[in-house]
Amino acid sequence: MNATPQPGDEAAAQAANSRLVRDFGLLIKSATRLEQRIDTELRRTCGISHTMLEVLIRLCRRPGEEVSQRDLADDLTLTSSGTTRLIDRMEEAGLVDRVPSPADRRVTLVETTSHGRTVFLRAAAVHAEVVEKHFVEPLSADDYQRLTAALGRIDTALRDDV
Amino acid sequence: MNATPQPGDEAAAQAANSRLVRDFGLLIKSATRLEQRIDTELRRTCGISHTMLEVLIRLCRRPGEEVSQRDLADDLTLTSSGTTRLIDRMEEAGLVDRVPSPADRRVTLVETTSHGRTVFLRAAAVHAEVVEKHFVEPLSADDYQRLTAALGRIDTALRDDV
DNA sequence: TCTCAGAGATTGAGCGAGCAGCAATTGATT
DNA sequence: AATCAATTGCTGCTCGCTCAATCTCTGAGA
Repeated sequence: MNATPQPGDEAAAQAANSRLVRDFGLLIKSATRLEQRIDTELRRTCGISHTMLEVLIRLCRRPGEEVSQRDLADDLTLTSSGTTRLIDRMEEAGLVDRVPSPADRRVTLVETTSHGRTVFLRAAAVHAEVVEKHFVEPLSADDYQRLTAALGRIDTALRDDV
Repeated sequence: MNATPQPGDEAAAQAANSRLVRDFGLLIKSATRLEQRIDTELRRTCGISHTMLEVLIRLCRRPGEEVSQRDLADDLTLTSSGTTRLIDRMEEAGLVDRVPSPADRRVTLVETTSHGRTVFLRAAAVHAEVVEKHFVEPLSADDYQRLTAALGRIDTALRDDV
């Protein structure tokens, strides 16, 4: 608190300290920290990234369902090129296989390998442990329920708007 | 729903459909989408990234306060090297200045330029607009209040744990 | 006073994602 | 049957961040 005051300081300080700015910063920071925590834990214990786990979750959700790279890109909020290279790495690691779609020769379907499912089960346990500890535990059951409901509304609003 | 069933499918499906996994996925997805939305809007209208805005927010919060790169790194959840290059770009863009600390010759203090404060005020308005629309509006006042309180608890829990 | 572990900032190498542009494929229109 | 816009996945390029190594500087203990 010793520098010489600059013109515009007060207005800037007011904007920087607004309620909205602080609250939103909190959301981003919490989510970032949580994701980083999970990512490093997954890399350490299972050798996969958080993004890869998200892919495995999507692929295992409905066994037998055909999932294309486009589906994955949409669900993970990635571009098609990002998805291409992500699946490249996962195929390289033996977690998934690429299978040409019988119905449409433009699309490639992605399937888990048995090794991918093994890794997934282990990773899901680690994931659950971290989430339980840092996401569920700090909240009361009621707060947790309300929080997830609120997030759901935000997400659908974002999706609808485009 | 036509592929041949694989061993381990049921266990994997159960893990992939667990309550915890879905809820946490929602948190990450909402935060990611929201941040992307703000980032592209800021780039379009003000020519800065969301991360740069976070820096400006931090620098303007308490006028006259000395803020080092290390402080910024901690507050933004970045590494020191990431911060170095971020400040490089912001200095290049004329948004901030680097000033050696008089008290400790290892540390570099970061200060906003008057141009930086001008851009900040404009960016803060854009920021507020997007946040208002996609974060505050979908929620009732009560839900919003509870949501931010819950995020605060999660954040402090994450910070304390290390 | 000297030493030395540790902190802050920087640099080089590498990774993961986006953007723009491409070829192959599809489905609808004429 | 021929054409053409739209879709899917892939590739070259760039950006922003991390990790590891390095340098300078600080502060505490022998």
